[in-house]
Amino acid sequence: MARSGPGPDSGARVPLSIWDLPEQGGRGPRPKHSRAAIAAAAVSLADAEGIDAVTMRRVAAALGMGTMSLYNYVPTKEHLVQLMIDEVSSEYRYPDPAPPDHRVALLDLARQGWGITQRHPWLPRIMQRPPVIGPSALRYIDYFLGLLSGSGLDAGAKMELLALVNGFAISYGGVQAALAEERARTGVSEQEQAAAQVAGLVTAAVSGRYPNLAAALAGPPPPDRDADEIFDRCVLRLIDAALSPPHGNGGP
Amino acid sequence: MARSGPGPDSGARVPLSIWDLPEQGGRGPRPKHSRAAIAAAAVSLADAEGIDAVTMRRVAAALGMGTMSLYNYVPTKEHLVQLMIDEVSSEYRYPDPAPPDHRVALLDLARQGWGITQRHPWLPRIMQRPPVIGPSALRYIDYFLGLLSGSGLDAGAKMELLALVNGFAISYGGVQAALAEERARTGVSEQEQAAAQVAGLVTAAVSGRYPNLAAALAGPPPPDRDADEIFDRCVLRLIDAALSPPHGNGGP
DNA sequence: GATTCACTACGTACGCTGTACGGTGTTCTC
DNA sequence: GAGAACACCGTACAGCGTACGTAGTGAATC
Repeated sequence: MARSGPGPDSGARVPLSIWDLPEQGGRGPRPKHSRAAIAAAAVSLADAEGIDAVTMRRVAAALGMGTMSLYNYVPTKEHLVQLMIDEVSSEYRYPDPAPPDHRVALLDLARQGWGITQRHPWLPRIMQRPPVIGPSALRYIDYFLGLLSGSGLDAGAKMELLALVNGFAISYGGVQAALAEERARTGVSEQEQAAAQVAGLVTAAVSGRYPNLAAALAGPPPPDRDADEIFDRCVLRLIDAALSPPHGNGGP
Repeated sequence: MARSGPGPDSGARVPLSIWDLPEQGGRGPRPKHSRAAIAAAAVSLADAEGIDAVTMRRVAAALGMGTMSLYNYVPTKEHLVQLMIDEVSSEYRYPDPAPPDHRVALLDLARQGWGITQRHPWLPRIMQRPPVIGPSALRYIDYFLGLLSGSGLDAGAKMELLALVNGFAISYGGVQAALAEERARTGVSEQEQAAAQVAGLVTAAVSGRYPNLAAALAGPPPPDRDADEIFDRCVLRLIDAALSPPHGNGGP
């Protein structure tokens, strides 16, 4: 039997992307809320109490609506997550005109990405799913491609670099976020945490089963580097590697 | 009041890492199962039915035990996940002696990592959490460091390269896995999926709001590349960038 | 050998989740 | 005005992680 109720699925296919769904149809009462408002509410809830606090009930309550009313705006929670990702993606700022130096401009973009993951530590955890590209992500892609317009790279190579830089920023941000979360939960300081990590490696090394690890720990301690330094250096390496011709020929 | 029951937490702190917990204490009946068996059961369940099928109830049932008995082996589900990660990490093979060429050896390792994410597509989703290093991960780190022993890099730089290569392999594998999952769910072919992605970009491009995207799509189509090719090239770039001296000096 | 008690095993129950369903009231198009 | 489309939402359900309590087992201690 055909249904007509408000349920999310109604027997019909629910589109993969939230942006394949019109924000409002013509008929019926005007919705009281906008997608933007819903996304903002979910994001600030995640910022304040962590991603696990983002439940349909809590988001609906934050917006002053009943739980099931949220399903009028979003067919499943997955689509709400898409809105959240695009919401924080809108935080990128695109200087116009762009800095003349490719490397500087790209590094700035990567740093912004890392900044976003620091403001929204739950983001990396959320990003590991089918990539649905929203308007803000498109804006980002467009700007990124623009920065590389004079580089001589073909479109595929540009997209590769984008994936490379983003993949690194996400994964780097994810580790940092996880460490910060652990710090917040357990109350240990950053130094104590680092010491504990090293101590763990050391106990492993003294077992004798990991000779190379032991050798690395026995060698001269590398100069102190902070997270920003490491981040910048890695990203610049990625950029330089993409912009310069390959070294030798490929693998075997 | 002090408890003595079997509950997971007993009011006492539960250690962050499962390997900080002895596998079995001296007293009482011998446990019927091993951590390895539990990890294997959870992994094959995830392989067969996806990560969402890995619930305490299902894993316990697969092992022929009551749900709560699982908590004798693992204080929380989080610790079960740690076991799963280390279980699949044990799939790495470390040729002895290692190939003489750094680049080849490192590329092989990265390819193995990607292979693992293809056999266990749920892995990338799981990895985004506080990094808890198990014995198999230690083995991997040790081997990786060994490959770089003659490189002249200091310990910190070696770890950076490890993070860079792993971060890329995970993030690349994650995207591929998500796409494959979507394919399995919706039944579309790989070509259709790619076409749909491009079509989405094209509709965005014709809106006029994304000029650089339009330009990239209008340009000559890049030569077809398959996923392996892209993967190898990206990883080699990472390796070469790390092994060669930096290009210019850093950012601003 | 008897006692102790750490340990495994597990049934029951609680609070929470995402969301299916059906009903009611509002506002649009005809 | 009629009827359809839509917003709103209370109730309900299956499934989740896991707290708690109890029963039984067997190595360590006496």
